Amino acid sequence: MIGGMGRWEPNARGRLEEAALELYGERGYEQTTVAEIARRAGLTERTFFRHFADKREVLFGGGTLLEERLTAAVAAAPASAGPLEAVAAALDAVGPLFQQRHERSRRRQAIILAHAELRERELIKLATLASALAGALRERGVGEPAASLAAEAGIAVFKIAFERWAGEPGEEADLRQVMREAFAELRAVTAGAPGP
Amino acid sequence: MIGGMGRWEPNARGRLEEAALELYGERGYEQTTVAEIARRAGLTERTFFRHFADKREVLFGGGTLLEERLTAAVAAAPASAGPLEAVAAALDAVGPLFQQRHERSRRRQAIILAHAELRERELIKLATLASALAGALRERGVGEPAASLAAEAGIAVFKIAFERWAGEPGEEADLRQVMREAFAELRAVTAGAPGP
DNA sequence: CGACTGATGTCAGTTGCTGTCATCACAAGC
DNA sequence: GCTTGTGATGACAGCAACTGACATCAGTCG
Repeated sequence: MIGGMGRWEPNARGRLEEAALELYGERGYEQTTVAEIARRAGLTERTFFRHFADKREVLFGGGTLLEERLTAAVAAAPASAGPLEAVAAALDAVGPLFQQRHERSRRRQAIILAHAELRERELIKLATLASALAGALRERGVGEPAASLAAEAGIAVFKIAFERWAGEPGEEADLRQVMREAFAELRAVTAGAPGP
Repeated sequence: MIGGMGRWEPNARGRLEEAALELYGERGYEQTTVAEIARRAGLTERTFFRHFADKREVLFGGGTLLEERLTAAVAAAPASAGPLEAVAAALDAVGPLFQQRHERSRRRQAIILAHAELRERELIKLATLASALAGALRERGVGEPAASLAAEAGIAVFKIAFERWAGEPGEEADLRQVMREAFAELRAVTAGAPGP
């Protein structure tokens, strides 16, 4: 239709993602209809739902790649590393994934923060990552509930660090550096006088 | 007042909550329609949406009470307590809220865990609690990102401890005790050195 | 060339959710 | 006792998200 080659332009999924990001940014998430996204991508509403389970999922496509890299990094951490150290190493390994696309990450994060529905989806994605991290830790011999706690704490660090990083303008901020500082802060906070 | 059989039976909201909990348990969340919930409660679909923003919210009514008690407990913690200690005291203070209704908590949690849509709502409620906790900590003079980290870590402890507690049969398990153990585990995990 | 496969289009239908107006019990004032 | 609110509810129309079923067409393989 548009180009002139085959019946189907390539990369339908990518076009849908791009169209959605644009429209969500221009008119807002709720004011954008799935039919409009599909139309801008040169497709139909039905096809949108063949590529994405629902209207939100179009913003959360790269989840599996992230999960794979995180768990792989946990598995690759030195045997001497403790649970939280392994998680920190995993987050460190994944930092460049976002650093490369700082601007797109910012656009996406701004849209997500503006709508409760999208924040819900973001949170369940993070919870899924935490669950995967906990599984990877258990593979290393970490018991429960230590594995889940280390994973959840690590994801909390990531969440807070990412929000700070994505909120900063410019390209200078280093996500990995922000995450390292957050980890240090977490250790300081939890080091308080416990005393059972 | 109550005796006077008027046009409207009292406690419409409560009847809707009860009907929803029953139907979600009997036929599953997705297989239950809002019209059915309303019909069992002796009301109409339109009235359901006057009491609850959406189909999920009917399971998450008591959120404000929980938030109030948590923030109040943080504010009431002794000045000598560190951030995480204040959060731990707050969770300790709300333990009885669930302990009293162990059976209902179990039913509810089983339904929520079975459906991704409901877990999403659960997670955003927890995130809201974390945000409120962080605010209460800032009121105590805790800076950022320490306040957010302590709050998120505390909520992670609550989440994991609650899952364990709600998964246990019988009435014997003590939620507060489970939470205290989880806090101890968190401190051990974040202490840095790999355990024995 | 012809069958097969996979991505897309078309259409109808269900359901969550909202706006709008009518209805009815109850209470307050005349 | 009658009138006049007031607030909760019912009745109805409508939009948009999502799904199932079937048709269509490009490229591939025999």
